[in-house]
Formats: sequence, structure tokens, C-alpha cells
Amino acid sequence: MIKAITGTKDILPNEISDWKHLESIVNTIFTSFNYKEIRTPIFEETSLFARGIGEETDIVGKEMYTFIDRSGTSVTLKPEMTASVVRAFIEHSLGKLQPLNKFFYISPMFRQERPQAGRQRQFHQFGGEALGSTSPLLDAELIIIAYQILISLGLKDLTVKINSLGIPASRENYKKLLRDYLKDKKHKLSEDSRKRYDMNVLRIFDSKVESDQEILKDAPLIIDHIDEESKRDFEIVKEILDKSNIPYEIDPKLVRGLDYYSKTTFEIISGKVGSQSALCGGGRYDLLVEQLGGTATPGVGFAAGIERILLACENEKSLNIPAENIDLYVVKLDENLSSEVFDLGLKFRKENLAVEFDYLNRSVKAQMREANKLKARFVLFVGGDEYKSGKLNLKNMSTGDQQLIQIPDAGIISEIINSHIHSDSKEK
RNA sequence: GUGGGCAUAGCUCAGUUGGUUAGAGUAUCAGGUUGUGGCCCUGAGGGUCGUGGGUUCAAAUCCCACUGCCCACCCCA
Repeated sequence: MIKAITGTKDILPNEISDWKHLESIVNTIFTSFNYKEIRTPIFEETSLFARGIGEETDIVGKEMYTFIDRSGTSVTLKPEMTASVVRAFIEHSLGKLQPLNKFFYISPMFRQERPQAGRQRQFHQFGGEALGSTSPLLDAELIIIAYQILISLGLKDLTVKINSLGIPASRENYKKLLRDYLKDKKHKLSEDSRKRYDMNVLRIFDSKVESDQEILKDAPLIIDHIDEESKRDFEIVKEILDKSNIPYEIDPKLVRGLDYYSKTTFEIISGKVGSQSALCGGGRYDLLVEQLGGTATPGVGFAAGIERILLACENEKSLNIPAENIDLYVVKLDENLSSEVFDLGLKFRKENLAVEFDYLNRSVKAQMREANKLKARFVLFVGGDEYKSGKLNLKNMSTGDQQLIQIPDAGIISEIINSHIHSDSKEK
């Protein structure tokens, strides 16, 4: 049997209503903040990610789906969206059309890691990017958007974490401080952390090894050593979150793994998804556009993992999307009426009703069971005595009531069904 | 890349110290009087017990290898 590639998953029809629900919330909330949807290709030239995300990062170093195409170009399935959005922003000179551009997206991403709970090789993210302003209003706005989307999905066990990494100059100073602090303790660190000491000291904070965290207890914190401007912006972000009633914690150990971040970084984690608890992560990247060859343009953004969010929803039982009803099931009482039933079905479908009937020549009982299983609001019986006298029986499946309708009158029937649907939605 | 666990019907799982035609629930299909659903009842189909090898008179059960899945580490969404 041929199976889906390791780390990929089919999204089957019975899960689609959850996905559509999430997508519609993402769309509505971003639109209310005037973010415009952007779609970029599924793959890019490899150098875009290498330069954008950083050669030293794990994503670029060991997780990218990279291959050489038939023309000899090295291409890579996108492992994240920010680099692609920035590329499109530069390529189409969007910064020249208007000073501030706000984008959102929903898209699959690819990283070749070992799958586990909340981690796949093809996974899906939605996210937002705001390009063209250093204003911390945008940092806060994006946190608010992300939080609102998660709340709208009914999630409760959420923690918003924020931190500031400062501008590159202050961060370099801080790295020196941290290295000095760790210098004589280096031999006590775990093997991984010793590697991080040379590669990227900041990430020692990510270590889950207890002895490492013990050593870090008295380490200098980046938040105490950032520049004045970053400090001021961070205060503004906190003020806005306070005013907007977004609960948050300052996590001085929140150091994000991608090279392009500066100043504000943030993460929203859930206690309901296992070990990979980050539902959402983001931050400011004021130097990325210039680094990728555009004119210097500040930016800020976040990405959220859809599979992790839906997993959290499932574990919190926060989504109760009812299975989709159909409007009408046409039951055939006589075997030789197949084409009549088919034609009637077409008529109602033209009225935009969701209609189904039997294709398998099954018994009336089986057809009724099917209608029930499909949650049909109405059943229309075709055949028998009333059919001979030019009438059809229409049955309301929730009340059991039946009424006779003149055959040619598709209009009346769809009117009855539609008024029933409207009164339904009013009740809700 | 490293470590641990698991692999029996579409799905969730039972299968005792190796011993007859491998079971249940659920789902599917058909029936429960000739034209009407949900509940209930009856019946049917469906498994090369992950794959390959070994031990044995005898393997779903013991041993080995392989593959796949799950979880965790690294890192991230």
C-alpha cells in the first residue's frame, strides 16, 4: 500500500469544517485590521531562505526540503513565510506604492524534522507581517490579532510571552556579558549548550536541561541590557497590551531561533498540546528587507501553527462545529423513476439547495436511513399514487410532518425549505 | 541525527503458560410484511494477526532483521 510521505497528513472531509472555521476567523480578524492577504509560491530559490533566515539556524542548516530542479537551480520548499513575503515586497516595489503594507497569509510550510505531537513535515501556518514602520503599535497590534484569533476559537489555556532582544549593537554587547558570565562555568554546561556557547549563546536559554537552567539562574538578562530606544518601545507594547486586557508575561529567556529578529519578540503557548507548546511566535525584524536587497524597511510579524491550534482546540473541546446538513433528500418509491429523480434533483440544485438521492437502487428504508444519516432537513417522495395524480409528498424530517405539493413547482418546495432554514438560523 | 514505546477487521481494542475454523464493540450492507428515518432486534460481508526469516509436531503468541507509526530530545509553528 502506498502511504502518505512521513510527516504529512491528509485532511479528510470530516475535518474540513474545523479548518474552514479557523480560516474564516483568520480572514475576518485580519481584514478588520486592514491586513491584505498575500499568496506566494510554494518554493523559492534556496538562497532566499539561506540569506533571510540565517545560515547558522537549524531551519537552514538541517531542516529544509532542498533539491536541484532540471535546470540546475537549487530550490527549497518554503519552511516559513516571512522571507517569501519580503521577497515579494521587494520584487514588486510594494513599499513605493504606499509607506505601510500589512499582509496576512494562510499556507503550507515544509521542514524535514522527525514528526511528533504538533509537528509535521508539511504543516500549515497563518500569520501577519507589517512592513514600513518601526512603531511599536504594530508589534502590539499583531500580538492582539494573534491572541484574538486563538480566543475566538475558544482556547483558554494560553500564555502570551514577550521579550525584547534590542537592536543588534546592544545585543552584541549583551552576548559578551553573557559569555563572560558563563566563561568559568562552561565546563559544567551540557554538551548541546557548550556548542551553543560558540554558535549562538542566547539559545542556551532554550535548554531544557535542569543543570543548565541552574547555571543560568543568576545570568544577566537581555531585557536589562537593551538600548534606550528598544526599552522605550517595549514599554509602549506593554502599555497597549495592558489597556487591551491581554494577559502576558515578560519572559527574559524568550530568545527566538531565527537570526532576523530584533527588539520585540513574542510567543503564545498552550498547555494543551504536549511538548511542542508554541502555537504562535513572532517579532520585529527591522533589518531583514535591507539584508535581502531591498531599501531599508522595518517590519514585524508572526506565524501560527494551524495543526497545533486545532490540536489544542480538540484537547480543550473548544470547537463544536456541527456536521453540515443537506437540505433535501429525494426518495424514489418506484425503481423506474431514476431519471425523474435525477431531473428533480437538478432543478433543486439550481435553486442552490444541497440535494442528494440514491444512486444504488436501494430500498426505501435504506434511502430513508441514508437521508437521516446525511441530516437532510426534508425528504421528497417521488412515485406512487400521489405522483400519478401530479403531486409529491414533502416530509419535514425534524417534525415528521408531510405535505402534498404540485409536481412542477420546484419554486414552492425551495421556498418551504428556505423559510425553514431561515427560521433555523434565527433560533440560533 | 539520538532515545523509548507500539504494530490483530474501515475504526477502537481483546486474544490467558505457544495448541482446533482468530474474537468483541463500532462502522458498513441486508432484513424486521408489500411506499417512510432516528431507538431497538436479527443476520451478512470484512483479517496472508506490518513484512521477511528462524525455533517448534504446532507461532497472532517465542527469537532476529526490516519497515511503518507514536512519543520525547535537538529545534521550531
